[in-house]
Amino acid sequence: MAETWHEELRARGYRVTPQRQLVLEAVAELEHATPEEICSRVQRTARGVNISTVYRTLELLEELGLVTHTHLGHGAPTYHLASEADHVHLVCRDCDKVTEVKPEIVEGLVAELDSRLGFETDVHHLTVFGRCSDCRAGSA
Amino acid sequence: MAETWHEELRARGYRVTPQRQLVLEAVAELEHATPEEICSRVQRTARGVNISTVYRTLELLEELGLVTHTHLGHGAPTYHLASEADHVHLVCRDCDKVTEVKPEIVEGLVAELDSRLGFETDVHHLTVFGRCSDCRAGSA
DNA sequence: TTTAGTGCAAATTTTTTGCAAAGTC
DNA sequence: GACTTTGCAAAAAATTTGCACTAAA
Repeated sequence: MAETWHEELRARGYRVTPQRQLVLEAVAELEHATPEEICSRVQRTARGVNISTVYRTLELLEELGLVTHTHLGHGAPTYHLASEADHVHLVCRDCDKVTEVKPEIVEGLVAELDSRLGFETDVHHLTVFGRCSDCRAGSA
Repeated sequence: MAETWHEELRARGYRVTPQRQLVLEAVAELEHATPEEICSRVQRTARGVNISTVYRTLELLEELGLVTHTHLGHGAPTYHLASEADHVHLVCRDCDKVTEVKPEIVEGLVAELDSRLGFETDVHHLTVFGRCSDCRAGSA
């Protein structure tokens, strides 16, 4: 997992900057973080990094395919590494708990969408809303 | 499709107002509309309905289980009737096209999430991101 | 040096809130 | 009449943009 993306950046005429490295690191560490959270994390290392830089960087990293984002709830989107994102999110609409499950569970669906509709599923973005077992047990 | 929800509202101590009816109708007609779009639609009938009322009403209708929302892209969420929402959204990340598919295609997944994890899937909220057949054919 | 990236502050956009007036029950 | 809901305006979030300055190549 060397800095192959540095080449990728340069090849496209972009530049490698400390801010971009820090944002990518923060995304990797935090796993499901909003732009705001990423910004705070980055600022623990480099005080002067601006929120607008975080937004611009996330957009760039997403365009490069290094990170992806998901909407886990009402609020701000959350970002994570594309390469590490091999899991599906289950979001409980009652307690807001987020559970990660292995992508195997959607293999069948992915295969069907491909064969029946020619749709190539991006598992990194897959979020399933519903109610978790705890909340089902708790209420009606 | 009578006004059974009127009873529901009153039973919970809420009131039936023209605004609430209009918002619910707009959600039903527009199918995948943002709060802003719903507001515009409602204002074609009643000029004075405020955007903040739309937000408050959507929140209420969602709490009652009459409508649900999904994030189909980066921007604002889109709302639709819970009862009519029996379909899964496929969103192409290249051309942003949204395709609706029958919920049968996720039956297997739903069953597995239930039996293996006790998770009750809300199919109304299910959105799958990826690339549509057109875009796959078009590029690499 | 040349061109891209950053910080900053201000502008947008999206959503929420306080409160007096109006409406429902 | 009692209590909820609305409209309006202002506040709070969330995101984007313009621009002079800094930094990567």
